[in-house]
Formats: sequence, C-alpha cells, structure tokens
Amino acid sequence: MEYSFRQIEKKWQEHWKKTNAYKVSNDSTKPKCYVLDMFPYPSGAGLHVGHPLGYIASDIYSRFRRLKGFNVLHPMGYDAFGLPAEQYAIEHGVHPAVSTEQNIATFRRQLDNIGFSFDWDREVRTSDPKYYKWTQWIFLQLFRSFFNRHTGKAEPISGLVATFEKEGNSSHICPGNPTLKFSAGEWSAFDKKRKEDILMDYRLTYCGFGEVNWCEALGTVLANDEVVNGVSERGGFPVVKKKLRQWYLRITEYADRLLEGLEKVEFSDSMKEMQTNWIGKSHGAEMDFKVKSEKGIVKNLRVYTTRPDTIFGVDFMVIAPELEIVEDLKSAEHGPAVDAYLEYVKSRSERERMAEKKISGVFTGAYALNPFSGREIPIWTSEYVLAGYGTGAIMAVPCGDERDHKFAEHFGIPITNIIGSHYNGSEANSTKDAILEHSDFLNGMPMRKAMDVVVDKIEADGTGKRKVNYKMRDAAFSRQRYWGEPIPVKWQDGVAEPLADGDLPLELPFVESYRPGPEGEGPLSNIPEWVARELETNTMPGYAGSSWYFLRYMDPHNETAFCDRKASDYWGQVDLYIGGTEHAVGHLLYSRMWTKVLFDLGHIGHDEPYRKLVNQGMIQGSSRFVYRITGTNTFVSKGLAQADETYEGQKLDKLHVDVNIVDGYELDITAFRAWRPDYNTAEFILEDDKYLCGSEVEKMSKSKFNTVNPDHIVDRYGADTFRMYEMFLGPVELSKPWDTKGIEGVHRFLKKMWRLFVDEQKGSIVTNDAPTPEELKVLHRAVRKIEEDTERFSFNTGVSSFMICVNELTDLKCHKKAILEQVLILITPYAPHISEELWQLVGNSGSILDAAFPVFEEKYVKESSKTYPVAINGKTRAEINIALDATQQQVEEIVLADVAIAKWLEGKSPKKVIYVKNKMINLVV
RNA sequence: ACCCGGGUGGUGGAACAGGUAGACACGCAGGACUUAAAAUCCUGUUCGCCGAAAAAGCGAGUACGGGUUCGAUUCCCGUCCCGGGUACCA
Repeated sequence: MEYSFRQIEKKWQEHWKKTNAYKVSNDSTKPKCYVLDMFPYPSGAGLHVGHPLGYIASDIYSRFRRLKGFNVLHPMGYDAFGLPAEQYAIEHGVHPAVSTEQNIATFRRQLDNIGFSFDWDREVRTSDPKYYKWTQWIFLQLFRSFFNRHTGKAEPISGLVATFEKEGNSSHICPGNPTLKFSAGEWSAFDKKRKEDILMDYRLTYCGFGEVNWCEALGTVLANDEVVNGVSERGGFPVVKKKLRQWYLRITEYADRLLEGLEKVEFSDSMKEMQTNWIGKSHGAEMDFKVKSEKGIVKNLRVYTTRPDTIFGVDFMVIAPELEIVEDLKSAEHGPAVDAYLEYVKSRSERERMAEKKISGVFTGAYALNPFSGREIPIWTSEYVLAGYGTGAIMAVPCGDERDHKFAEHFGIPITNIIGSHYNGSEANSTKDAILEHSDFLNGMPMRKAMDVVVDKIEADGTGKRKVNYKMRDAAFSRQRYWGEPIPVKWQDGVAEPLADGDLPLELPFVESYRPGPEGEGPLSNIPEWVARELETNTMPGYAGSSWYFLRYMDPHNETAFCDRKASDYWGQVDLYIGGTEHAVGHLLYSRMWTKVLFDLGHIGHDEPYRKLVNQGMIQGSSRFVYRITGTNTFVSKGLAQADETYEGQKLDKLHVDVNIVDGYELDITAFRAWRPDYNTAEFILEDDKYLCGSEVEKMSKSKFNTVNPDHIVDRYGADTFRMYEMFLGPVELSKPWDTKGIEGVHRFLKKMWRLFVDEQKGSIVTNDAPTPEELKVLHRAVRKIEEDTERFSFNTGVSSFMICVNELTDLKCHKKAILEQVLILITPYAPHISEELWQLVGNSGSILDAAFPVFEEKYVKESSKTYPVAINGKTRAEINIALDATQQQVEEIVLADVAIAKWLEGKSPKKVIYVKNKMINLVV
C-alpha cells in the first residue's frame, strides 16, 4: 500500500463537500475566530503559485484554531470589478461580466484543488447586484453624513441642517471651504442649489473637481501606471492633465481617528509607520508674505511651513507650477521662460516629478517680502513643489533642508546660514537643536523655542497662524469607467439627488461599447436612457467593494441589511487578516475609514475592522531568457553571449521564454521549437551540448512567461506536498522567487511519515503498544514547537519540526498508535488529506477536523543537564556537560578543572566567569 | 526623490529577549540494496590553512565600513545592492 496522493486527496475533498465539513454557523457556544484573506482579483491569467501563499497560511491557522475548539469563520470571495476586465472587453469584445464569470470559475477550480477549508456558502462577489446594492447603500450613508468635529464622529447631515437653521455655520467650520461663514438668516435665504452646494462641502462623499491623466488619442482617462514617461503605455500617445468632475471620499476628516486607531490594532510597526507617514500629520504655520511683482495683482503669497523658526533663513520661495497665481507673478522678462517651463511640467506625472533627481525650475521675476526684515526674496516655480500639499507654496531654507539646498546650489542662490557651526557649507542640516544666528530678534534663541515665538508674533500681527496639516488627501471616489458600481445619484438642475434606499441596487446597464463618452466621461454617458434618467455616469473605484466585504461574509445572504447587527456583534473584528504590503495605505485605510463611519452611525459595534494583520511576502517569478541573433532565427546559449548582449559582433534580442519548458537553466529545445510556430525552425548555438538560459527575478505575470500554475504542482506531488512546500520556502512575510527545486524533499517527508503507519507489503503496521519515555519526549517536543510556531505564523519552521519529529520516530522504529495519532492531529492543518486518510486507517470513525489538539506536557521533555559551550574571550574552546541547577561557583570549579580550558588559560586565572544558565559560559582573560 | 522592507554556505532558509552561526531541506559527492532502474537507506558537504587520509587543530566568516559589549546575524552610525508603495493596477 503506497501513498497514492491523487486518490486520497480526491476522496477526502469529495467527502468534505458531501458532509459540509466547512460550513460555519453564526450560532455557536464556542468562542469565535475570524480568519480572513485579502480579496483576490480574479485575473484572466488564473491563479499562480504566488496567490495561495497567504491562503495556505490562513487555512493552516483556521484549521489549527478549529482543533483548539474555536468556531472559525474562514471565507473567500472575489473583488470582481476592475480595469483589466474592461480593457479585455475593449480589446476582445467580451462583456466583463462574462470574462469575470469565467475567471472566477477557473479560480474556484484551482482553489478547490488545494484543499482549503473555505465555507463557500458565504462566497461574495463585488460585481453581483445583490452585493453592490449594499456598497451603494453605504455610499448613501456616507453621502448623508458629515464629520462633526466636536463629537469626533460621523453624524446625519439632517442634524447639521437643523443647526444651520438655528445658528448658521458658526460652530461648524466647512471642511470643503474653510472661509465660508453664514448666519441662520442667510441660510434660510439661500436657494436650494446654494444650500446643496454648501452641504456638499460637508458630506463624507462629495463631488468636486480633480485632475486626471487624459489621453486624447485613446479618448480615455489613464491610471498612473498606464502612463510611462508622459505618454500612454499602450500606443505611446501624449497624456495631459485634465480637470474633471469627480467624487471624493472625505477621508481627511478621519485622519486623527485613523492615527489613534493604530494604537488598538496589531499591525507590524512598519505597517503602522507607513500609514502614519501617509497620513502625514504635521504641526506648523501658515504664513502670508507680501508680494512685489510687475503686474501687482498678487498681494500675498501664503506658504505652509513646519519650521517657522527658520524664517530668517529663507533665501527663496517656490510655488507649485500649476498654481494659477504663477500667471500673475511672472514678469515680462521671465514670462517666456516660465511659460516654457509650465508646458514641460504639464506633461509630467506626479510620480515622475517626485522621483526626479534632476533639479529644474524658473524664476518668476517676482519677490516676496520677509514679514520681519522686509528682505526681498525671489519667487521661483519648480516641479518639486506639489500643488496638493499645504498651500502649494514653500519658503525655502537651504541651510536646513536638503532639497532646498540642492536647488540653491544648482541655481547659484546665495545661502544664509542661521545655524552657525551646524551648517558646514556643503550639506543642509535639518537640526532643531541649533542656536539661531543672523535671525534678528531670534538671535541666540534655541530653534525649538523660536518656533512658538515666531508663530505667536505672526498670529498677533495677523500675518499667519498655527496650522495642523495632513499629507493625506481626500480619496478620489469616481472612475470614468464601465466595470464598477454605479453611483446611486441623479443630477437635477445641477444638484446631486441621492436615490432612495428602496431604489437600490442601481444596476449596471448593458452597453454595446466600453468606449468612454465625450470629454472623458464614463462609458455610461453613451447610453441615452441612462442620461435621460439624469443618472451619474461615473462609477465607483476598485476599492469600494473591498472596503466592507469582511462584514458581508458574516451575513452574506441578508436581503434587508448589509449585515445583521447580531451577526456583526457575534463575529466582531477579523482576528487574523493576511495579505500583502502593497495594500498598506490604500485598501487598509479605506476599509478602516468605512468601518469607523458604520460604527459612528450605529450600524456595527466595533470601529477597527482588523485586530491583527500579517503581511505575506510576494512570490516573484524567476524569468528565463533566450538570446536570438537579431534578424535571424538562431539562438545563442547564455554563456556565449557577451555582457553587452552581442555575439561575435552581432546584436542579440533578449526574449522571455516560458519557464515551464526550461529545466533549471537548460532549455528543452524540442519543447521550445513546438512552443510557437515561428520557432519551429529555430537553430541553436550550444555550450557543452546545452542551451542555457539567462534569468532575472521579476513580478510573476503572464506577459513575462514566468507564471507557474499550482495545478501542475498539485497534479505531480499532491495538494498536501504543495501546501507544505509553499510554507517550507521561508517566512510568509518574506518575498522570494518561486523555485520548485526542493519540493522533492517535502514530498519525501510525507512518504516517510506514511511509512510510519503503512508497509508496502503488510499494510498497516500500527501497534497498540505503550509508548516509551523517549517516544513521548519526541512527541511532546513536537507538540510544543508546532503549537508555538503555528501561533506565531512561523510555518516554515513548523514544517521543519514535523520533519525532525518524523525522522526521530523513524529512527526509534515507533509505530505506536498512541504516538502517531497525536502526530496526525498536529499535522492536519498543514496536510489535511493525508492526515484524514491515516486517521481513518488507525481506526477512527469521525473526521480529524474536530479532533482535540494535543496538550503539551512539560514532564516528558524535562532535561537535567546541558552541554554548555565554554568560550574564552568570546571564542568557543570547549563543550562541558553541566547540571542545569549548578550554581555559579560550581560552574567555575568544573570549568577551571577542564583540561582543554586549562590549556587555553596558560596558567592565568580568568578575570571574570560569565555564566548564563541554559545558554553558555564565557571566561574573560 | 521620499516612505517601508530585505541582503546568512552552491540553493531555500534556521538561530523566537545580545549567548555554540548554518537547524530542516535541496543540490552535489561517495556507498548499500538491485540484472538494471525507480524507490529507499547510510556517510560526507561554509571557506581557507595543516595533513597521503582520517582524526584532531588553527584562522576567517552572516552585503560593505565603523561603533557599543565579556560576547553582535541580532543593537547604533554610515555606504552599496534588491524588492514593495508613492494616491485611477489590484
């Protein structure tokens, strides 16, 4: 009887399905545990070996908690709206709903292959109207709410209207228009449109205008990563900025709550740091500088600075090129240069601007006046200042800021040193600890103190004020696309009217063409009846559906609520959330905000969605390349190609080759010729009779031919081997390129475990003999280690521990049921199929899924002595076995009596003997 | 450019609170079983030096350069390289 994994795995997968083994109830006396994977986008390429890494980890943890007596919710679903399906539709004419359905079917079949414990009755799809009905409903909840800064939470906007009627907006600063002020009387006198416009500036989802990447040639708006070097990735057409009406999520109002919430959750420090930096809260001041310009139109220039103390070190000002006042500031002399520069900046994406190392900018010809000294400061414009942050204008202090310093050096702007010896003349120093010099009334004052002194002074004379600033901006919440949730709003006389809850879902209509409408509007604007109904033509972005899906899993079929309060109270927070760091500041912040809003409005009972977050690393692809002599069909082996990609003076084309027809680095020439018709007649120049490929680590993607389909691995080695191998590769948090070499070892291990139970000829060899102390020690060491490792998500060392355990039991020739049965329970989260099969084989009737996890007992593993490394000055020179309860004095005596140690001491006596119990001994000579 | 990770044998990785660097595997080399192969098992495997070999020993060694410490893969400072994110990919 050999280990026939194909048959075993099929058998148990069918059995689990038949018995509803993974069905989860909302009604249980057991403690709950909610384990969640980040939503996959069902891409057309299907599942590759990188996807399941996190799913296997969460599946192991789920099964482990179930064995520990928890009611475990472990669902799966699909983030099914998105750009790729729409792009595919444009190119192939297949409706996104159809291709998405197919992709999901593929994903599901592939997932089923791996033996996950998902409760598929709870599957959700964001593109299903039954689901997005509630995405739209939450959108309307946001629309009908504002953030009350006094209570610090979302409240119905109807309450705000009541306040306006009584007292105007004096107690509620308008977040969308901070200078807006009106009385109760004025409010009543406003017409409907005016009132609605004002309310829009308070709502948590609101309409405004924003810049998009507009590509005239493609007639569409492009995502940032579809723009490369200022042109479209597809076709290479010019891309410019265009202002369009957009919906936004007023997430900035939640900035402080999102920061505070981080203290209550278990995310890695780096994750918290990324979110904190993204929110970017800073304390500083807004300051007005009087302006001297030729045209004389601009009176003041307002800057935001976090360092008001450096006011006397300001040597120039920089304003963002897109600020309209640039037009009014430029002088006749500098006008042409400014215009040319603005033209250049227009073609630059924000990312390119930030990543640019080359310094660029132009002087506008205007000056700002230092409010204290009256000194004239030249005003420049440069792409390194972005319009969206602060006021879009900065006061540049070269001696204290690296970027400003480089700019000043590049353009030869004289640098004022206000920090004395802290500035070395060649590098900025951003210290806050210097004593100020060349700073008028601040001279001799420590910088930290000067900050307050300056702000007090400008607040007193009205030229500025303290200001808290956030780097985070409100999130754009509309897309000029088809394949997304329709926004449930009608436009009547320029006023956005929300649909009634009863009219939801607002279903996505069928379209003939996925082409965008005129002037970059979404494809929905091409549908006459949609436009006739005055419906919004933008759709929601990809992150809408994923901002709340974890709630829907709790109560997926509810038709009267997004999630019953009883269900969300029972399941509460996600106890373990596994996903990649690429979602650090997008999805994670949005879903945290939505959760807070739903909490504030009383729909759920917790305001942080995820209690603990574990980041899984990315499985990268290891690409392979062949080298073709340009213009021929002859391929040169890697080792023969020159470093500059030439061969005997001829140029070579470096081409991706399917990794599945390469063994290590050696190309399967027959398979290569069969791969594509144009390679049928390929010729090869070999080295050592082999064709060797080049390699590079890249993101796993279909276009790079480096994807590996888990189906192939499962077919060859089985799901249990695949699961354990993915874990064995290394820590889940780490990224690593996929490589199948090594999988044999894991497969061998499972066969070795199998042989503890079964002999090929004799069948079962399990006995009912009583275990020896040695066997119990092996078992309990494994229990302790595996429980610890699983608990702290160290699955790779967990797999090693199983190997050690099985190796030792094999050495002991242990075939005892009392031991082996316990090992099976330990391993069932990792390898559920084989353990279920052997569980049955040793004579159990029920499923191993609900067995009780073994309880570790110290008494079986207790040792009385330890072999200590004995070092002299930190170098290990001997090993001595000493009782664990030995005292310092006993240890010293034993060590000094040792021959090897005596040799090294050369008769000297040690200055000090360091003895760390159960660790080591070190002699200092 | 900025923010966050990572860098340990030929390879994946281990070392959990600063305490024997290289667990467990892969690969490779040698051997056993076999007509042969597969499967399985056994031995060795960081590098260098010493040595016919084995044993034993010595020295170096965790990207690089410094520092703290009796002791650093682990903590601190600086540098290089690779990956993720930077707001419309998901």
